[in-house]
Amino acid sequence: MSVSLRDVAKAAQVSVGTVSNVLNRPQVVAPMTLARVQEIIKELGFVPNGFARHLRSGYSRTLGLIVPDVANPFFTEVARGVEDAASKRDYAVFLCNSDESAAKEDRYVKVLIQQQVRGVLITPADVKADRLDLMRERGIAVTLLDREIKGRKQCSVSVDDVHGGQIAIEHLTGLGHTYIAWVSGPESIPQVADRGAGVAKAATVANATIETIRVSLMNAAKGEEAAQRILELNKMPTAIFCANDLLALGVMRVLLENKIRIPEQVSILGYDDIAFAPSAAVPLSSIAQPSYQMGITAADLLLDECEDGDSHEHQQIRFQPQLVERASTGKR
Amino acid sequence: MSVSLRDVAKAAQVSVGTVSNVLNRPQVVAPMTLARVQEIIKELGFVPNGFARHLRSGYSRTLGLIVPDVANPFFTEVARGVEDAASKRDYAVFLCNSDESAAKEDRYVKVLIQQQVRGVLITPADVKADRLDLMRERGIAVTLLDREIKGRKQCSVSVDDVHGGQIAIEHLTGLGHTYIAWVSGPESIPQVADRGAGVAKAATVANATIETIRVSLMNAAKGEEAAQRILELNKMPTAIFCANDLLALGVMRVLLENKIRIPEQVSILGYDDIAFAPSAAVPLSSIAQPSYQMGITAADLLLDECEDGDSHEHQQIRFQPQLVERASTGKR
DNA sequence: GAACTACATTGAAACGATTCATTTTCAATA
DNA sequence: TATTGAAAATGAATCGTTTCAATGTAGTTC
Repeated sequence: MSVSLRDVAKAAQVSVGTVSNVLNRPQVVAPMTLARVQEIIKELGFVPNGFARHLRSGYSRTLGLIVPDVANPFFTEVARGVEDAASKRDYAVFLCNSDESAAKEDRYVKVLIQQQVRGVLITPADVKADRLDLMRERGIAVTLLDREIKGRKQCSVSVDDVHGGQIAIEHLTGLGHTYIAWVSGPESIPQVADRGAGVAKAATVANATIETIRVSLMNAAKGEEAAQRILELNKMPTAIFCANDLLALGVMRVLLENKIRIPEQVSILGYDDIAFAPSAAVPLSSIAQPSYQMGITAADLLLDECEDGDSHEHQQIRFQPQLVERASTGKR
Repeated sequence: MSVSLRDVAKAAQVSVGTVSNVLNRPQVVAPMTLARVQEIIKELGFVPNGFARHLRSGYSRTLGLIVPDVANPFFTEVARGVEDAASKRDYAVFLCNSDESAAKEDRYVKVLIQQQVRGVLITPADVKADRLDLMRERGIAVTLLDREIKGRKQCSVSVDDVHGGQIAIEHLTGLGHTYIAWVSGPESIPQVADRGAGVAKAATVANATIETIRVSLMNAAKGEEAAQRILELNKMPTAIFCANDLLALGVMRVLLENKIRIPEQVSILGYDDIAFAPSAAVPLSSIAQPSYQMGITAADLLLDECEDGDSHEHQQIRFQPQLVERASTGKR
C-alpha cells in the first residue's frame, strides 16, 4: 500500500542505507546520487514512516502540550506560540485539554508516553507531581507552563502573578482610589492566590481598603453575579479589580445596565488582556501577560533540553505582566 | 531505560507472545497467568511503545484535526467535541492550526502522514483537494469539517450557512425591519458567501433592502470600522446583521458610544453565538451553530470509517443553525 | 605501480511490539 | 493406560526505518 524506503532504494538502484542517508545526512551522499534519489522520492511520493523511524532512533519529533482549558484565550495564545516554535524546529505538537481534571491529565500523560513524545509542556492541574516524575523516568523532558513547583529540577515559564496583582492595585491607588473591590476566583488556583497576595501587599503599602468578592468560576456570568453583590455593599467602591477579563466584562455589563458611568463613577480593571478587551463597551484596562511569547519561550526551552541532553541547565523564566491602560480606569 | 514487553515477559516468566496477548486478547490467556502478568505490568510501570506496536499492525490510534484558527471559539468548541469523542474510543488527537494558509496546511498534512494517523478531520483552506487525495491514497480516512466539496466521496459535517443567513434576515424582517445592513467578511470564505446568499434570498422574499458592508477580517476592530461606515450612510438602517459575533460586538460598541440605543433605534444580530454573547453590553442575539456536537459527530463518523473499512458508507451530515434571541434585536 | 587516503556505498542487525503456525499441557474419554 | 482435542503458551518472523562496521572505488603521493 504505502511506499517504503525499500521501494525507493530499488527504484533508484541503491541500498536502503543510502536512501536513509539522503534523508538524514545528505552531506555524505555523492551529489549525483543525492539528486537521483531525491527525484525518485518525489516521484513515488514517499513519506518516511514516523513509527519505524523513531522506533530505531529512540526519539520522536513530537511534543505534548497539556493545558487546563483550550477555550481560554490565554492558553490558545500560548498554544500558538508553542506550535510556531516547534514547527520552526520541525517538531509536531499534541495538544491536550485536561479541563482542570487530574484524571484527564493522567490519561493524557499515558497517551503521550505511548506516543513516545520527546518532551511535554504542562500546566499541571494540581501540585502532586507524580505524573511528572513518571515522564521524567522515561526520559521525557518536562517543562512547566504558567506554574512553578518549588525545589523541582525542571524548566518552567511563568508569570509573576504577585507582581501582576500589585501593579493593578498600584495603578488604581495611583489614580486616587482607596476603597477597591477585588473580584477573585477560587483560591485553589495558584494564579488567583498569587494575584490576591499582590493585591494585599500593594493595598497595605498604599493604605487602601480592599473588599474581596469571591466567585467559583471565572466567566462573564459570574462577573455579573459579583457585580450584583458589589451593588449591595453598604458603601460602593470606586474601583473594581477582577481576576480576569471575562469577570470584568460581566461586572461592566451590570454596572452599565445600572446606569453607572465608567470610569467616572467606578473604574474597572481586568487581567489577561484578551483580544476582545479593547472592544468592550468601555475599552477595558487590563494586566497583559505575554502569552504568545511564553509559548515560544517554553517550547524553545523544552527543545533545548531535549536536544542538549546532559549539558542542559534548567531555567526558571518568569515573565512580568504589564498594565495596559484603556478607558475603563480613571481618576477618582 | 524504558521498560519493554520483553522485560515484562522475563519478570513474569512467560513468553513475549503471552504478554502481548494479555494486552490485546486477554480472553485467550489463562486467568492466573493474566493476573500475574497484569500485576507485573503495573509493578514495572510498563507502557507499550506506540511506535513499535503500530509499526507491525500498520494502524495507529491517532487522528489529526486541522482547523484554520484555534483561537476562533467555534473551532475551539469543535475541537473539544472531537477530543471527547476520540478519547471515548481511545484515540489521541493531533490538533493543527493552519492559519488559513495552504502552505501551513500542506506542512501539517505531511506531518500527519508521517505520524501515521489513522484519519484526519480537516477544514481545508482552499478548494483544491490534492492534499486530501494524497492522504486517501495512503489509506488515511478523511472527513471534511464545516466544508463540503461537491462530488467527492467522503464524509462531511457542515452547517447550512445559507439557511443561517436566511433565518437571520427572516428574524429581522419579522420584527418589521426593511432596511438592513449586512456586515460581511471576505467573500472567499465559503461560510461568508453562503450566509450572504441566504441574506439575499430572504431579503428578496420579504422585500427588504440590504446594504452590504464588506470588511477584510472578522474581528471586533473591523466591526468598529464597519459601524463607522454605517454611521456615514445617507439613511441609517434599523437593523444590522453581522457575519460573526466579534464583528457584531465591535459594531455595538461604536453605536453605544454614539448614544444609539440598542435595540430601540437599531437592532444588532450576530453569528456563532460565542460564549461571551450573552454578556455583551447589550446581550447579543445570534445564530448558533452546534459546534461541540459537530465535533462529536465528525469524529464518530471518521472513526466509523477507520474501523469499518470497506463496509463504510460516506455520509454528508448538515446541521441546521438556530436563532438565539436576546436583547439586541427588537421590533422596529 | 604500490600504498594510502578519503569518500561513497552497502547490507545486516537492531528497535519493540504483533502475529501466527507450532508445540506443550492436561483433563476428559474410550 | 492410551488417545484425543481444546486451551494455553511459545518464539521466530515481521513491520520500515536507522545505524554502523565493512567494503568498494577513485584519487593522490612517493
